[in-house]
Parts: sequence; structure tokens; C-alpha cells
Amino acid sequence: MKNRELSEIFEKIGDILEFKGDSSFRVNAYRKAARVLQDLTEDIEVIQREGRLRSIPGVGEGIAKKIAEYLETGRMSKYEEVRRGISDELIKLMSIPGVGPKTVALVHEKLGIENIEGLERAVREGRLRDLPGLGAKKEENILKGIKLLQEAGKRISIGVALPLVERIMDGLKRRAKVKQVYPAGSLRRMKETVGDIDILTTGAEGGKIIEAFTSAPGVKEVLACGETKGSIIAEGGIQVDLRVVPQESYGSALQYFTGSKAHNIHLREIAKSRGMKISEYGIFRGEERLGGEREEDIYSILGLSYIPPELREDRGEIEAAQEGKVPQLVEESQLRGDLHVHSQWSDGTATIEEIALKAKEMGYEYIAICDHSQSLKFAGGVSVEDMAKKLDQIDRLNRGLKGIRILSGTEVDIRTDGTLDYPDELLERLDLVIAAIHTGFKQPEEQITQRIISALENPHVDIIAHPTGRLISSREAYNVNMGEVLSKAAETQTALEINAYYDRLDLNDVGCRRAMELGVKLSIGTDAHHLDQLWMVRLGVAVARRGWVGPEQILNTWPLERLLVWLKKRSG
DNA sequence: GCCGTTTTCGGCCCGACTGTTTTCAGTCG
Repeated sequence: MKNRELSEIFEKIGDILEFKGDSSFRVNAYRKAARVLQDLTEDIEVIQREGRLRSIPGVGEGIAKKIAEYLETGRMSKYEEVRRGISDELIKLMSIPGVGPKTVALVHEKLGIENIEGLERAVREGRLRDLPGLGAKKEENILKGIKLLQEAGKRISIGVALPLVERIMDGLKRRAKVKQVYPAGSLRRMKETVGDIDILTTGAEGGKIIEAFTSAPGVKEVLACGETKGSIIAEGGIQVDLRVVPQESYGSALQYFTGSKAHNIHLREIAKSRGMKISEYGIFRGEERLGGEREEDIYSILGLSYIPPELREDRGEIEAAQEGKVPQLVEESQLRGDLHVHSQWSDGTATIEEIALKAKEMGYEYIAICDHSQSLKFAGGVSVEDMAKKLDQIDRLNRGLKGIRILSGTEVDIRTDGTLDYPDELLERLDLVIAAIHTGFKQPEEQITQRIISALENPHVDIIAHPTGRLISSREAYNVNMGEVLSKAAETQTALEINAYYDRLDLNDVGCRRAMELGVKLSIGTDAHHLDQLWMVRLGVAVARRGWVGPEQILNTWPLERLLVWLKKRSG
């Protein structure tokens, strides 16, 4: 898959052209192409072979030629041409908040500045204030910007941001008179990571609401505190913005601040073509205000069906809404069980009984206990002998417990040679077999892919867990050819897991969408090792929704009987 | 560079803030 490489090249061309002062429309064209390639569910090489490059939105004659050139020769002459004499460090100057292409070009040309250190030195020596359009104040802001860039907290997982924002909103409701409080931005779209958090609220006394927000416990730093907007750094170094908006434009503000940017731009283009205009204040025809109090207004006035926030990435959802074909997405309430939980038998902290009772309390019909297999010593892998005892225990519990069914499972390791870490005779006795890679992450693509293919070919394997192995905070995905894995999974009718653990979220949204298009079944599992991690199922549902997945595709929306029949048929 | 229920040429999203200006350019979300 060269999709990612091409996306990065076009992004870079966009950056360099912007720096060079090229037409902003051309810059945007490259950036759009970069984004579309990033989100593409199909392999760009396949599309190229079949002569369909031009059918990709945002890919016209010029970009199609460049893609073809790169795929055929491994090089792109346009890229090589624009980056001549331009260093990465120079381009990086544009990432300083408050510093854009014009400023970089100016200091580069007039002062010969090449990197952040050079810029900082020039500012300290007071050499910037003599340049046209720059002054002492701007110098000060650049220093602040450099500091901000260096301290900038990385993006954090949605699984970390969500509990944080809920605490903040609860506190706000207690401490101030707010009518509505709702998160917006990437958090509302449930993107897998968020860079900052936006919260929207309505209420009569804006100043007091902002005051309550900025003086709340847990606030590390107050960046702004006005009548309509407050901005803080919360624990963990993440920035949180609160905006108070008038009731009559609450819907349009929510729509506007939810984004994504690309989605909003596309909507405004449609509005414009129909003689209307959208802003955070409402939707207008000339002076006449057509709506804005409710978010749904914006979509319905444009003749679109409502688009759930998780889909708003300009990945085709607007076209779907024009045709009334927005998919029915899976909902958390439709899940009947969690298919990946660890108990004390391996490295979990709860007993099977405690897990089962908690699952029942959560309204589940079933819960799958999937402990690690024998050779994973560091994770307390269960030996073959212990597995027999564990199965007895599950049988006993199932006879005693009412209203919840414990499924006996395992997360069996796919060893470095592609064999599984339990004999087939044992796997056959289990209700559910999840297979996963936990070792040999550095192997080359063919080898890793072949390991997973071998697992997929084993008739006892029902699900492949965390198919790419990435950890959001710390580890890249291993080299796996996901195209081959998906085709094989479709062929063997094996499910792929959406691992809902906050640091994994693996498959991700684009992976889910590819799976769905190929008819590959999915399962959602929290990979919980504690009872208080079972809530993360929400995150898995969010990934599925962002991947356009409906309930039918997901094993654990099925009633117990149907799931058991499917599992039995497979292993036979 | 892309794209077309006005267009194959001439458009290309919207508003706010900041700082340096005296009417506006640059940057941001």
C-alpha cells in the first residue's frame, strides 16, 4: 500500500508551495489530495492498474499523472523539483503558532534564517522588528509560539480525553447556570486521538460560566478568560476551550465547532451553490436567517439527511446524505456482550465470576473470557493443564449464574513461526478462539502477514485480535499487508477485532471501512484487564461508527444463540 | 491543481483576532 507514502508527499508539496507563495488554491488542491489518499480504503496501486485514478475526488489530470509516475518509477519529479534548496527545518518553522508562510519567507530571505534556533536567536537580538510588517509585539509572540511548540502536549487518546471532559462538564453543571453543555470538535467526532478539547454551552451569564470553568479544580493554567470564551490547560497538558454561544445559534455553533474542517468547507460550498451561506451564527439566504438553533436545521435546509458526528470527515458522507443513503450505524446499546476480557487466570485482576456479574449489570447477555496462552509467560499465559481447570470452573459458573452466559475463550498467541500456542484439540473445546501477535513485531512484512494468514487458515480461529499491533501512545503498527489479511479473512469468514482498549483502537476507522466493503465480519472487545476497563467498549463502537459499520456486521450485536451457531459452524 | 443543474474558464468557505497599520495582511480554527 503506497497510499500513505503518496499522501505524505502531497502534503509536503502543499507545505512547500505555501511557503513559496504559490496560489493558495493549488496548495489546497495538494492538501486535499493528501487527505483523500490517507482516507482511501482501496489500495492506490490497484486503482492505478485499473485506470481509475481520476475517479478519486480531488484527483485530476495533474495529480493522477504524478501518482502514476511515482508508482511506476518510485520517484515524483514535481516533488524533487519543489523541494530543491528547501530544508525540512525551514518548513518546520511554519508549525510555530502565529508564524505562517509569509513570515517564514520574509525572515528566510532577509535574515537568512534556516531553523528554529536561528529564529529564536534573531528574535532575542531584536533583528525582526526592523522587517516590514513585524514589530516588537510580534517578536514577543514568536518567542511564546516557540515555547508553546516545544511544550505542546502530544495528541491524546480519545479514551483519555473522554473521562476528562466528562469530569469538566459535570463540574461546570454544578458550579454555573448553564442550559446546555456539549463537547464539540474531534472529541465529538470520536476521532481516535484529540489535540485539544472544545466544549460548547449556552446560558445567560457568560462571564460567570467562563469564570467557573477557569477556576475549577484541576486547571493547571488559564490561557484566556473572557465573556464568551475561556481557555485552560488541564491535567495532562491538554488544552480545553469553552465557548458560550447564544441559544438561537447553538445548533449552528455546534455544527461549526464539531467540524471537521473539510466537512464544513464542503457543506459551505453546497450552501453557496444554492445561494445560501453557513457560519457559526446560522444558515442564511441573503439577510434572511433560515435556521441555526438546532443542528439538524443546517442539514435539512441544505436538503441533506442528518449526518452523525462520527462520519463528518468529508469521506463521502455528504454525497451519501444528498442521496438519503447515510448508513445506519451501530449503537452501544445494541451490543450484547464483550468478546475479549482477561481474568485472573492470566494477567487480569478480576475473577471470572466478578467479570460475569459486572457484565450482567451492564446489561450484557454474554461475556467471553479470553486469557493469554501458555508461552506468554510475561502475561501469565494459561498452561494446558490449567485450561482444563478453567473450563470446569466456567461450566460450574454457567450452571449457577442466571441471565449471563460465560463463553470460554482464549487469546491464543500466533508464534513467530505462524503456529498457534495451543494444540487444535484444546482450541476445539473452546467456545471462542481469538488469535493475536504478541512477539516478533520487527519481522518483515511477508513474514508477519504470513503468520496472520496461517492463523486465519486454522478453522478453530474465530477472530484476529488487534490486527496491526499498534499502540497509540508508543508503538507503530507492525508491517502487515492488511489487503491480503482482509481478503483471506473474507475467504475464511474469520472476523477481525476492533480492540477497544484506549491505547489500541485497532482495527482503526479506515480499516473497519475496508473490512465492511469486503464483507469481513468484525467483533468489538475491550481487552479489559480490570473491571473498570469494560466501559471502553464505547470506544470500539466509536471506531466502528467512524468506519461506517452497521450492527449486522458486528458479531457481538447478535443474540447468544445466533453467535453460538456461527461459532460452532466455523470450528466444525 | 480541481471542477462544472449558471461555467471547459474562472471561480475556489467563513469569520475573528492580532498587530501594524491609517485600510489591511497574516494567521488561525
